[in-house]
Amino acid sequence: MTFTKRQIEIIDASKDLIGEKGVQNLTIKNLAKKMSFSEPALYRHFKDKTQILKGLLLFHREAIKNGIFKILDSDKNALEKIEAVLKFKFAHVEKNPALVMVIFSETSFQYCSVLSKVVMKILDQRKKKIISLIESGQNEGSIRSDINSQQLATIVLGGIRTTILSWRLSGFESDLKAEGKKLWETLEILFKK
Amino acid sequence: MTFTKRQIEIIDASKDLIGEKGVQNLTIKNLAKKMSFSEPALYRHFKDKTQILKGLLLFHREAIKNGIFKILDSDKNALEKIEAVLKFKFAHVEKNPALVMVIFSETSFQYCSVLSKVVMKILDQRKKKIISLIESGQNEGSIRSDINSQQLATIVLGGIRTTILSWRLSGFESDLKAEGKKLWETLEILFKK
DNA sequence: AGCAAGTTAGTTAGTGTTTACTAACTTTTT
DNA sequence: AAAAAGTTAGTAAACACTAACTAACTTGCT
Repeated sequence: MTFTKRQIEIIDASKDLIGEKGVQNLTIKNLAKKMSFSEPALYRHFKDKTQILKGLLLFHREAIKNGIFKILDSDKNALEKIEAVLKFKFAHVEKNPALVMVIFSETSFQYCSVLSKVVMKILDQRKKKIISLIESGQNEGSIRSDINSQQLATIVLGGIRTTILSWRLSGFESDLKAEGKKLWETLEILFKK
Repeated sequence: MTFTKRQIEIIDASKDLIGEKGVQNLTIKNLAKKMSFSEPALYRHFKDKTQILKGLLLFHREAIKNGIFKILDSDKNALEKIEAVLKFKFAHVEKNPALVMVIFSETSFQYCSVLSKVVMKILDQRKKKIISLIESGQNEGSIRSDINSQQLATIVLGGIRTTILSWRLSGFESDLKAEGKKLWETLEILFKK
């Protein structure tokens, strides 16, 4: 999926709107106002509102994918890679609070099949990546093998999710990176052989 | 806060509606239809829609509180108590899928100050309870003390959340209790001295 | 080069639906 | 008789989206 310049502008504006007041703040009216043109003009660039949200999700998945790819491709060991992934993730989220709101909205999307499929795919891919990372760590001996990779992945993902949620509920005012670092230190102790 | 019979009926109907198709399925119209009376009749029992949702949250918090209280008051050790809490939690959630949807909707509620306050309070109390449980476990020596209680609580809550989320995204078809048990086995190994 | 035709990206004005909620009245219960 | 709990009929606002039109480019032909 590729986007035109205008589409990216619209995706950006959507991100801002969601960041300001949540997903329900993303209305065609507000979006048109933010873009300073009329509502119907939006429909020249996206078929409907759902496609805009889908665009937002896919566009940022690309960005995250690229960041993670570099880390996975480096010559660190598995534990170091997990650390780097966590760091990257928290930094990205801190820069794009709106994304959290969208991803955290699985609930709201569940009955919009287009969006729920996209969100599910994103979450699923993320989980698979973490699992394979942990497995290679277990193979190279840096991560304990008495607990299976799936379970350890649940712990990692849960830690990330809860940390981000706390940050959100604090009104984005707690220090996410610091909390992320603490989380990593904990995981490191728990995971090492 | 106490509720009349009718109010509890309305709260129950709301729970069902949310369980069927998510929070956005809870409209005054649908609620009236489910109660088989007219829309304005609802306003004889609740000031507005927000109060209905607030009622739903508070009513079930009571139920959960009572369940957890019994566990905390028993003569088990801390690790066993955590296990019991997890078991109770997953069983309760399995019986009341709608509750998950509501609690998972922090995002949607964040800009409705009444509801976001209620949700935040619930989440906060839950965290505090887990922290104090872990601390007593550390004191009695059943839980490792090289990681602080706050961090361990993040791991527990994250594990719960991720497990429930997977269940939700599977369309409530995976075996939540079994997944909950696996989670507990993992936590037990990780937390023991 | 010049011009007709088509495309792109915007406009104004408006539609139909859904939303939460209300006024005014009636029935039922106590 | 009075209060509680229901009714019908309706409102105003918000919502996503559409029809019909237009200004400004781009393209292809002579």
